[in-house]
Order: sequence, then structure tokens, then C-alpha cells
Amino acid sequence: MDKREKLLETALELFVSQGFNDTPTSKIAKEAGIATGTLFYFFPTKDDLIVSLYLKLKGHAAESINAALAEVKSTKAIIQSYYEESLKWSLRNPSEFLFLAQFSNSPYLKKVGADKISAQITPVLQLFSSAVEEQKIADIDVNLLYALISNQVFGVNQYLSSNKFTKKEQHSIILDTFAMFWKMIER
Amino acid sequence: MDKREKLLETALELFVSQGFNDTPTSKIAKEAGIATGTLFYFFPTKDDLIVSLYLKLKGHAAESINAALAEVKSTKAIIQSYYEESLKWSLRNPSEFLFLAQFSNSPYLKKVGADKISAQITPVLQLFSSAVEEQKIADIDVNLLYALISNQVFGVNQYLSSNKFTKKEQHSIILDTFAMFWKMIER
DNA sequence: TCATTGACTGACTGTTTAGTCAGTCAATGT
DNA sequence: ACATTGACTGACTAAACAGTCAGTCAATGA
Repeated sequence: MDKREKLLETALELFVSQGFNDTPTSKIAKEAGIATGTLFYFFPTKDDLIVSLYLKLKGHAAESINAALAEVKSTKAIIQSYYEESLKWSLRNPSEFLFLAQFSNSPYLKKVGADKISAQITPVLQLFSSAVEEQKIADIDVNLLYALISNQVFGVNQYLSSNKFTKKEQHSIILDTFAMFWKMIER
Repeated sequence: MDKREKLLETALELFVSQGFNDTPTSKIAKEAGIATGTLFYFFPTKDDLIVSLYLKLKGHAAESINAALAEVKSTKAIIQSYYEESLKWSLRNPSEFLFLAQFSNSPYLKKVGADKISAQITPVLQLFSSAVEEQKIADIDVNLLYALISNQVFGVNQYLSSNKFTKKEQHSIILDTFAMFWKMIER
């Protein structure tokens, strides 16, 4: 069993339930059944651990979402897949999602290079660029479009996770809210 | 000069730039030019200080937004005012907004009673309720509508604050994005 | 066989922290 | 004139913390 992985997993759960402050490295190590020294063997500082976890989760999410994008054809269908897959990933990985939200709204975000962040969003920006060029959607700054879709995903995830819906209901809400989103931006 | 107020102001700036963990109570007191003991005279624990700050800011924001709502007539106009005023408040009070975002996405949120939170959103929920009854907008769960408008406000604020726009440009983006929002939910 | 490596350990430490407390002082009330 | 109050102080402490380090041990490889 990979101890580095085990530490990241344990840290995730503790960070989500207690926050960064109230989760000492000693507790993470103890809970993971690993010595404190080992934690610092893999991650030189606590900040390193936190940022590594962020990067890992961002990577996983992107991987999972992009996998579903590949098969698709029309610009609208790609954007719809991006929307659906983002929501499905968040619903499947609630702890991961909470961590990402907590991290992104904390001063820790500054510790991640701006280049790594823009690398993550560039593909989505290009998606919207194409849609604008193809005159499918209104001529809106792609950065604004990105802000709108991300936050709508965030909001719908919030709504879905704070209510008990069946898978079927969840899926239809996802489809409905995308239809609404598209109505909002279409030409 | 009100020392309690001064402490809250100083804490706000430090929390926003350093985060909750990395802002010791001693630093808040020092920066505010007030003794450590005084901080604990007003706020029994650090958590108390943090939660008090949250409640104060939420109150201020609500007050400022509701003030503008009173004058207005049609349901659509009220919702539009709510949207505009929320955004304007966020733009006028960037530190406050950042603190609220950080707090709301942290485990500290659990320390605020659910009753206090629902008290804040009930008026908005009723606004949407009326709009649905009047058949102005589609028959969508008001909680979903709330999630959508809050997060769109959040996203547009993000977009506006990470770009240098003139007041005029800002205003027209606010109007445009509300028009989009309305298009998304209207019947 | 013996040396070297590198993952891994956990007792330890220097520092930082939230929170305490005995006491000051100016303003009130009597 | 004296007592009482309550905002306010800052040196202090007990606990908790991130990070260290001297050393163990199994697996390589010469």
C-alpha cells in the first residue's frame, strides 16, 4: 500500500471535516497509521501537503471530465458534456469537491502558480471561443462565460447535495439546468 | 473610538490576507493597537471573534441590499434590484466579500446556527415564490433559483474584480448578465 | 558476504498560540 | 470622600504544533 497516497486520502477527510487549522500533521499521520516523520519525508512542509493534495484532485477531476469530452462532436454537445461531467464528478466525489471549494476560497490558492491555474481553464476557454465563432452563442467574453458555467456548476451541485434526490431526478435536474444555461448564452 | 469595532476591522483585513490559521489573536490585537486581554474581553474565544465578524458582515450586506429593495414595485424589478445591489455591495466591499467566501466554504460555517442562515435567505425565496405564482418565471424549485442567482452573483463579481473595468462598463455588465439570468429563468 | 541505499520511524524540541489573571484607572454613584 | 464598577492591560502559562534527527531495517547490488 502506497503510504504517500494513504496520507493524502486521510488528509483530505480530515481537512474537509476539521479545516486546515484544526488538522495537525500529527493527527493526519496517526489516523493514517503512519509515523509523523514519514509525512515530512514525503511532504517537506504542511503547506506542501495541502498544495499537493489540491493539485492531485484538480488533476483527477480534469482527467475524468476530459475523458468524456473526447467522444463528442458538436460544440454545444461538448459544452454540455463538460457541464454534465463536472457535476457528475462533484456528486461522485463530495469530499474532493468540498476540499477544492475550501482551498480555492482560502489564501492557499496564492501558493499555486497562476500558470498552473490558467493551464486548467484554457481548454474550456477555447471551447467557448469556438462556440462564439460558430455564432452558436452570443458574443460574450470567454472569461465571463467560464465564470458563469463554473459557478452554475457549483450552485447546482450545492442544490443537489443538500437535497435527497434519486439518480434519475439528479440527472434530469442536470439536463434541465444545462438547458437553462444554454438558453442564457445562446444567440 | 470603539475598540470592539476596531478589532473586527483589523481582524477582517488580516483574515483575508493571511487566512484564519495564520492570523494569531496577538497579531490582531497588536495591529489594532489594543491589548490581547481586551480582545478576549470582547470575544471569549477566537472562534467567537470569527463568527461575530461573519454575522456582522452578513448583517451589513443584507441591510444595504434590502434598503434598495423597498422602493421597488414589480417582482422582476425587485429581483433585478436584489441582483444589482448584491453585486454593487460586493464590488464596494471586496475584503468583506472575500471573508464571506472564505468563511462560507470553511468548516466554520457549521458554527453558525442553521436558523440564522435560513432567516437570511427566506426573503429571497419568497421573492422567487411570488414570481413563480405570477407566472413570470418557470416553475422551478425556489431553492434552486436561489442557488443559481447567488452563484451567478459570485461568478460575475469574480469576473468584474479580476479585470479593470470602468464604473460604466461594470454597470453595463451587471445589467447584461441580469438580462441573461432572467432569460434563463423566464417562462 | 558486506556495503549502500532509501523508505520509514517516533521521541524530541523550539516556537507559537489561545486564553488567563491580577491588577490599573477613570468614571460614575452615594 | 469613598466605594463600586467595568473597560482595559500585558506579562504570563499550559498546551499544541510543525518540523528534526539519529537511527532501524529490508532490499538491492557488488
